[in-house]
Amino acid sequence: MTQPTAQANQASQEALPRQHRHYSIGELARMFEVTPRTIRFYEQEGLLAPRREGQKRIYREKDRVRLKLTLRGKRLGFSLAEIREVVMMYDAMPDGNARQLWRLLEILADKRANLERQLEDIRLMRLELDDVDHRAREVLRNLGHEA
Amino acid sequence: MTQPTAQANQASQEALPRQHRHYSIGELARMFEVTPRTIRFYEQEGLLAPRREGQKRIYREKDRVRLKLTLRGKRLGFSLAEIREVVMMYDAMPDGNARQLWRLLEILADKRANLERQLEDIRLMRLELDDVDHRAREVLRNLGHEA
DNA sequence: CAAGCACTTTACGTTAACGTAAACCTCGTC
DNA sequence: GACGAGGTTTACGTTAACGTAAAGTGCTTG
Repeated sequence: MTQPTAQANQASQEALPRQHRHYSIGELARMFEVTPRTIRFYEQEGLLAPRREGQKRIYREKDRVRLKLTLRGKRLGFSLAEIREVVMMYDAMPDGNARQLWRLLEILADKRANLERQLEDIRLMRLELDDVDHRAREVLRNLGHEA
Repeated sequence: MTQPTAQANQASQEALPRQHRHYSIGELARMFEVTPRTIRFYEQEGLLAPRREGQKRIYREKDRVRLKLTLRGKRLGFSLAEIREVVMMYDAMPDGNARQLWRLLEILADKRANLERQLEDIRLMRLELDDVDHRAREVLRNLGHEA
């Protein structure tokens, strides 16, 4: 009764252009292979801020993108606090004062430096893996000849 | 008295070829900017196994390399358990049976896949950072013109 | 209307990776 | 012989990032 918006759009989700779609927490969870708990946790940590329709959380396209970015950050080893730092400042940008913006640039440079080091680490790690791989195959070959 | 090896090499550390040097826990800690506690913890987790000279831990070149690899793995977001998995199998390689070796190859492929995904993640993350950076500078420029 | 989903809140539990503190040895040196 | 710098063990504390369980709400479907 108090939510007149809930009556019009029922099963028409598929037809809507992606920009205007919205998602339930379960949908998002399945999309990204995380649990609803995780998504709620990210909200609690200030990384997401979905609308409500009554009790239920309604996620819009923007929220989906944020979640995607968050998970990508996680895969790269960033903490939720670090991710939030960037994400929130990004949102505060339009009306941000100069100090905040400079601070943001600082943080960005920092993250970038981090990424560059990771690239180097990956390069080196690859070499190590190749090496171990070669040795292992070698040993396997010899085992074959002995038997 | 019980350690006759301790008498010969006192201050001659610098002159020794790197292969034969050995390190105290404090030295290693400073080299890699971690605490001794961290190094002891890694030992306890089976990632390091230094010699003892009486009570004290003596780290050889091999240990130093292991620590380096461990920390690199950590920077890439691997857990100590994952790192141990590779490191220990690497050591067990020479006399490893075929099953173990195949398992090792499996793990290596897994890690490599992980690295490849990280590369893609880094590429995307860089683009995002560039974007935010550009916007921030834009806003700053406009602030300058207003004031 | 009972049953079954999908969602909600609240709250306590868990794991990894160390930090921190206390209490002790052991050496070179002042 | 006191002492400071480094090392040792033991053990409890902490933080991040969720997991898990309990109990309730709201819809729709047989």
